[in-house]
Amino acid sequence: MGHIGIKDLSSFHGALNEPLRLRLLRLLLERELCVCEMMRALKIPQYKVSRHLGILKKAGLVRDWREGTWIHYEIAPTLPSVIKETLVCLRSLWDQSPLIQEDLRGIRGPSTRRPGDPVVTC
Amino acid sequence: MGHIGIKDLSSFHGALNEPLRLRLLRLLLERELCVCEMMRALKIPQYKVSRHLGILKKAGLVRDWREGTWIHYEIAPTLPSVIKETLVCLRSLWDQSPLIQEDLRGIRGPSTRRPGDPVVTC
DNA sequence: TCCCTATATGCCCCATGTGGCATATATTAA
DNA sequence: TTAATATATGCCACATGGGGCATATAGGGA
Repeated sequence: MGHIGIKDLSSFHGALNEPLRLRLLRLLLERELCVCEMMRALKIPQYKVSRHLGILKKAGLVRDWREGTWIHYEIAPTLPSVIKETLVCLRSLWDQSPLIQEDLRGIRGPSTRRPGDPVVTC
Repeated sequence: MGHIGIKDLSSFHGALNEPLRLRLLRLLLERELCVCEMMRALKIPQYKVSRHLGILKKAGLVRDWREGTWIHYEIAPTLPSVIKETLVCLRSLWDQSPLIQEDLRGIRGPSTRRPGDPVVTC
């Protein structure tokens, strides 16, 4: 692993600087999710979710893949371990927030759908 | 300790969103410093240091006190322990940056001055 | 092919934040 | 009082970034 530039750090902290992105990232620390699940959990319009996920993606923090009409997002598995450890640490801080806890209740329990199941509603 | 609102988290991450503030905070994690020491270590104009320290102060991350013409800054001792632990964790991440390492070399060794010594140059 | 659902994005307005300079304030010494 | 050092801040121009709406794109089913 090479060095991490101040530019990378800026990119990292910039990504976390937005309340919505922070909440999205926290959800993804729980498990992989599709856009519409995050919409419902955070009760925010679709274009916001897409927009901010796009920013997280550009910062290299998440990756996405398509399954039918759904786009799934997850924490990027290729993330440097330093970053991963930092996220785990930040999670403890974020979880002090009642709003974060409420968000998490919105995705409790594993997805009822399995890969291969027909795509019905989201 | 009560809850931490999403507003507090935003304030926290907002404070870290600026490269200069991040570097200042990293220096202060090492030890208490006065403004002119930070100016020299980071090689940046005085008004920037003051400005950004002011923002860190408003975010509650640092506190200051006067000693003669100097203003000393340090990590706020009253900071919630969750925040303190987070800062320690973030330090590991930040220290991966060569620029951060270079900044630290600028303040190596304890201050040569002792409280009570005459204020000469900074 | 047409339609519906799911997702992404272009565009414009506005709020926030920073750079940079000049200046104000505070403290100490002469 | 005057000067010098150390620090804070008001002001303005500019860049960045999010809100919000409309629209584009893509996949699946009838």
